[in-house]
Amino acid sequence: MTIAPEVPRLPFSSIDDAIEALRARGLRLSMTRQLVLEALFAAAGPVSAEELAVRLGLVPTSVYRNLETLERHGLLRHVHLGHGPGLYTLVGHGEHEYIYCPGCRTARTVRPELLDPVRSEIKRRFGYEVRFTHFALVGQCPRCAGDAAVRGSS
Amino acid sequence: MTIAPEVPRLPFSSIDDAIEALRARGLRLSMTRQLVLEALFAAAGPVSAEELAVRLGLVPTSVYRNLETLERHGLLRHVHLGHGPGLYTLVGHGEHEYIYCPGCRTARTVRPELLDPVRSEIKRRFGYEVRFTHFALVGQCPRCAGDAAVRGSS
DNA sequence: ACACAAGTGCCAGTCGATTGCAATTGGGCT
DNA sequence: AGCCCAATTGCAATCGACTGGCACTTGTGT
Repeated sequence: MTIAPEVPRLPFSSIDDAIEALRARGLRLSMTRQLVLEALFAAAGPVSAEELAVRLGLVPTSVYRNLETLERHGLLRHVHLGHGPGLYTLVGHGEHEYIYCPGCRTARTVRPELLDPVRSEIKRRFGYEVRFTHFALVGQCPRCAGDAAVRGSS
Repeated sequence: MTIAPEVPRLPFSSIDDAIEALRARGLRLSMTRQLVLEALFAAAGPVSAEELAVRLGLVPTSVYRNLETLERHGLLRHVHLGHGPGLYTLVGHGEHEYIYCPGCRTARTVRPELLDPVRSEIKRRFGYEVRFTHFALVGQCPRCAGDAAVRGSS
């Protein structure tokens, strides 16, 4: 899954913040756990469990379990761009929402505050407090719209 | 997956429209295909492939293949509310977009035109032509927000 | 009513994720 | 420093949602 990073990270001071949060929830810092956190901290974009397992030389099971635990405790989040595996990011570490174009199967990141007007519009009309952190926004990007127009008129 | 239908269907004149469209694309009307179309036409909300297979006494493979074909030819569409299988609907037959609350794991339907302002806001800001027909909007519903507030303050 | 591509059933395989269980280990407590 | 024991791990099996191969059947234009 290609992610076009669009804004600079808003980095956390360090991974120690995550570890502290983890301790605060009574979780242990196992070797695997530490590796997963470090990898997520270092990653340029959201990462799948399989990818982490391969990169870190761990069994997928353990990675899945760690991701699930850490997500349950609010340290992580996962997003689905098109079909395909969940992609994980540390909460509070360069967070984005995503717009995904099925045409070119590429996502672009959006700073959450840029979607606030959209959010409040939806809140006002429907009462729901939506986020695009679990499912990306899905729509044709300008470029693919252009291509379609060209193809259509030829 | 529970769907709370909120607006009356805007029915197609009949299933014959779908069959006509199918013919127009050079597709055959096999027994299986007809059953699938009828089931979708009669369904109160979007339906999974497995559900269709069971209800119609067909092998899943064939249902999946039909759904894929019909979707590729633009007669159907599938949506993902939370995690879980794709849920299919006939295009043009009581179409909705969806808002899904992960708290109560329930989706409500929204008439597409009600989301047009949201769409144009996103179009204006990001250039993307988004739809919530593939991924539902995800957010806490007012009711769950209320419950959370109650729990939080107790 | 025939020919033949489109469609079907069956079965095996894939992909992403989960579960049971015995073995290991982090980390609090002496 | 050593002990204890629940938390965590590895491995293998399993799951749900599909997908693909292949021989058989069926819809349809002629």
